[in-house]
Amino acid sequence: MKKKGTPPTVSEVARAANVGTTTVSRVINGGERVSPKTLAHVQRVIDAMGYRPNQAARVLKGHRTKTIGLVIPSIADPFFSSCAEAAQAVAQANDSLLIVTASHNDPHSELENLNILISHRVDGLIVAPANSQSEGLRELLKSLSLPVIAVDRPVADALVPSVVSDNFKGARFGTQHLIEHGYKRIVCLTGESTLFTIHERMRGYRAAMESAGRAATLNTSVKDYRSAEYAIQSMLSGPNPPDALFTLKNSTTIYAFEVLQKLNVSIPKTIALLGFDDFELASTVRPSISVIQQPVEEIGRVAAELLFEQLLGIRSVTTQSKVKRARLVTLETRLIQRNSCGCSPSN
Amino acid sequence: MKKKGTPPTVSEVARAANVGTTTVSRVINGGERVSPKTLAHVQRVIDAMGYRPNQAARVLKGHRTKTIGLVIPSIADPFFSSCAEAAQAVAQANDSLLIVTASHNDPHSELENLNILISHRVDGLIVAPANSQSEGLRELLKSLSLPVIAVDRPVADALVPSVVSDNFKGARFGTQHLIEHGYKRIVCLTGESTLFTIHERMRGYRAAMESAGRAATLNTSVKDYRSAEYAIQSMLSGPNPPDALFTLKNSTTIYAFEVLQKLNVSIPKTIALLGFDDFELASTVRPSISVIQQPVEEIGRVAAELLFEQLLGIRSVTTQSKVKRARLVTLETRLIQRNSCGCSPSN
DNA sequence: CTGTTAGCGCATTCAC
DNA sequence: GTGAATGCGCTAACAG
Repeated sequence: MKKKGTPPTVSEVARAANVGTTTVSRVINGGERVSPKTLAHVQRVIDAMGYRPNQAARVLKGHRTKTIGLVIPSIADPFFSSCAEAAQAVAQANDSLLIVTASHNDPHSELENLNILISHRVDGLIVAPANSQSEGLRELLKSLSLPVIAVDRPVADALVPSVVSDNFKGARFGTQHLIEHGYKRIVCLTGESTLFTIHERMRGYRAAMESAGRAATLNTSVKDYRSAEYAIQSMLSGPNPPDALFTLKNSTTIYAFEVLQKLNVSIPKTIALLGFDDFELASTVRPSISVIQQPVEEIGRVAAELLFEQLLGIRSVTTQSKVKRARLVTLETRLIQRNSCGCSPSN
Repeated sequence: MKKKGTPPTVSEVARAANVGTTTVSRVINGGERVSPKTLAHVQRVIDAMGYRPNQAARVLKGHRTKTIGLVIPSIADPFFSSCAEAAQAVAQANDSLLIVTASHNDPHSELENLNILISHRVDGLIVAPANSQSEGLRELLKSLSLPVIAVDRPVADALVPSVVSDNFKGARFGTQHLIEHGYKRIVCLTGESTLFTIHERMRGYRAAMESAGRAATLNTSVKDYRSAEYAIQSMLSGPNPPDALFTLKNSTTIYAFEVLQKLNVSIPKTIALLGFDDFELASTVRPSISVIQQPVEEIGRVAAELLFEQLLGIRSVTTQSKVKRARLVTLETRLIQRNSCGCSPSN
């Protein structure tokens, strides 16, 4: 247990224990075919020397690295950090480590990250593609021989299985909820974004409006507090002011909420508010904000489970084809009724 | 670029390119001592075959793994995910990968995580110790030959360099601020915790109160909304109700805020509120919540920088002793004046 | 400039 | 039950 320059190796342990390297190896790997006596002895020596098998050597012998890679836009983003947490838990349950890198939604950085991870011979990958269409990404994925799962945003042509929440249905349901509340002018604030998820939510909003015979009104200008203030103020002073706002992402929801507060617009009396994506204090602010909630942890968990399913059942044709069939796992969202939409939940 | 069972190796590339393995190796590693012509040729073959060096083999040759490990209580916790993001950025800048594991504040799980990371031969470690005193952890750290940095909570006896925010000074300053506002009965809600950070903050609160000749009143009972409600209600109906609350952690701040809202207690008129640790919506709620803000990203960044400093300058005696001298890096906190403490910031 | 070779630490034959 | 030898992919000596 002393501090040493180089970590001990099998042969060092073997020598110290007066056995062959094979025996030591067996002890580390479960102790099969070793007499209880020697096993105990070797184990003692191992502990005493603070020996830990060198994973790199195992890997070189053709074994798995017991690491999986996760490439997400940002680690600090609550959505992705929750995904990461869930994925890490699954990895741990599968005796594996999670390596996290941030792409910052930059396709180039994403590719670089992927290449490094592959160089490290991760057993599998989970990616939230910066750009679902990216040629570079698609090229890379096609050339890969290890399992990859996409999260949050599917890769074009379903090159890899994806786990996403049902943005379309969630947004449609949310819009319908606002319609049922009786709001006449429901405006959708998309927030600046070219992301797949936002597009799906826009589609959902449109679908609900259309099937209700309403005109869809989308505003894509909101990208910060100022633009939100401008947009909302313009609408309010315009000819046909909205009586409900459907915001498609967290930041937009928060900006809208702040602006409405600042302008002393009563929520939901004058304008109702419904946001897509839940956040920690949505229930704490007054009025509390109703949202469409995504199964965040579940996305991470399911993605990781799918990955390990492929990893472990790589030979089993049945398993593989089962996964193959499920190219796109769509997880349901939930409407969390709080006050800002006009609901009055009991708690 | 075709999907293959086994990734190509140096010798395969060498054969395909009609050169020796050394040449290929040289090309991968910067292309020194290789004629421009062969370099270009080999590079072409490498690209064509989709060759990527196997890190494991490099490691076996005695090189760094270019990975660092991060052990934190939770990846989903905003504080630690921000740390992680910053650390990852530094790792990336140093051409390294970040492996994240969650200890859930369980010393046993923490030790296991550390052992696995060491087994994977990470070059260095950043740890937020679940328990600063843990014998197991201290034993392990002592036996280690790789650099370790503690964050958020130092390890007992300064066995390893630590990067923490100045919880003591921050809390003292916050309390002083409340005192200067003229509040007479400032109660400190610690929240249930045995953590180092909370203790430091308690010390800070006490120090400020004492030097102002006030009696310190600490309440350690708050652990969820219900207990917060009970505690606050009791105080309010008691003989000497507080006119200011100093909450020592995020969740406690939020519980207290919710309770005060629910009870229709005017903030800061009837009771002022100051929290330790900032959170996303502290500025959005009404009234906005004043807080002592920790330099979250900086903690992660500095820790990682220190780590790489040790990693790179491991031979340089000067560098090493410099780090050795700075066993404890204490980062300053800031008071963010918002409304809940009685301030009226312009924005 | 370029190629040959040895060996990193380990699991795995195959003997004993 | 046990051990000696081999090779995983790569880089660093050392020759040419």
